Amino acid sequence: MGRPPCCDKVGVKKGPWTPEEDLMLVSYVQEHGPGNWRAVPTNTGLMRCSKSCRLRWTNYLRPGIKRGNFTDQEEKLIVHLQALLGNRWAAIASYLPERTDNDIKNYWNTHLKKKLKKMQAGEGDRGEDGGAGAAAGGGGKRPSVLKGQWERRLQTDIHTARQALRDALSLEPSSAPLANLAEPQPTPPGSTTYASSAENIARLLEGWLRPGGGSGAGKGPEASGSTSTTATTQQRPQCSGEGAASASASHSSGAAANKAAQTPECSTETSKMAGSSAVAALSAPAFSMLESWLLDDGMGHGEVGLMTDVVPLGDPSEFF
DNA sequence: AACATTACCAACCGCTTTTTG
DNA sequence: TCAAAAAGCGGTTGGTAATGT
Repeated sequence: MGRPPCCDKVGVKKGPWTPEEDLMLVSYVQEHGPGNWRAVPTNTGLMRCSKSCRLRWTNYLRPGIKRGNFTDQEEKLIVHLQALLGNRWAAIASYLPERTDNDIKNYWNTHLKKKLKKMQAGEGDRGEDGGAGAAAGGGGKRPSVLKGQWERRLQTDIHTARQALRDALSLEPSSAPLANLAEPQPTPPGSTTYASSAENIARLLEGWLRPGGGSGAGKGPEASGSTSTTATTQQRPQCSGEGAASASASHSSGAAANKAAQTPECSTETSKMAGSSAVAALSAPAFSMLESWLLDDGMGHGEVGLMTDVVPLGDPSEFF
């Protein structure tokens, strides 16, 4: 029964990827497209687990990935989304198409968490862990008992959540990377061009080949500058309503978050995600200082609204 | 210059959800 | 319908570069 096993655990290589491995993976994906990862190790000869291949592709080799410093804009957006969605990095990443969930997660853990903590410390000892606290509440594992309750409740509240998110995301309509955030553009499978992945790998190799370019994949050469391949070949599956995105076979949280922000008809996952958003927002930290930071620099209208609008979604007690 | 500490990030691990035979 | 495996996600770890002593 079931499927055949994906790959042998024996003889599977671990650790940093070499340029050669990257090349093999990239050329394979260029030819066949992403997906069907279990076939990748066998077809390419890579001594890697399919899971590892997928991760390498999505986190590093995928075209359109921007590396390097996060802009203030991105930073603020992440803070907002984290407050709204909790630690659903894939969901958050779907609104920052050029960033990977891993990247965002790392950035949150290494930079933003501290930054927020500092800010909250600056305004007194209210609140615990700030966004992280919200994360623990909203992003953590929730009792499955709550699921049905969320669904029912959030089917009705979803519109409010969407509106709040839209408000937050439409603040910088002129900003190119953010411009399509409110309505994440679906990338129909097949229309995706993988040409830019060659650029990626070329850059990669260029860096490696350069003296002092570092060893292995540890510190990618791209880290120094943003590899702004404008090909927004966002591989993340999205609920576009056009049905095409289903090809990548993901109905999990990342896509679900998009659904939440876009189409209420995108099934119950939508509600779950937005539900957790509400829950996360409920445990949001004291925001006054955060607000001023977020409001600063043209994040302007609607930001506080985002925070406050979401809170009324539900009384925490109603979830328990 | 040598060592210790801190910061960062790629990759792995383990779990949950979804898909498939 | 069910079990097994794939796919996906979030948390954590390990290696390395940067910084401090």
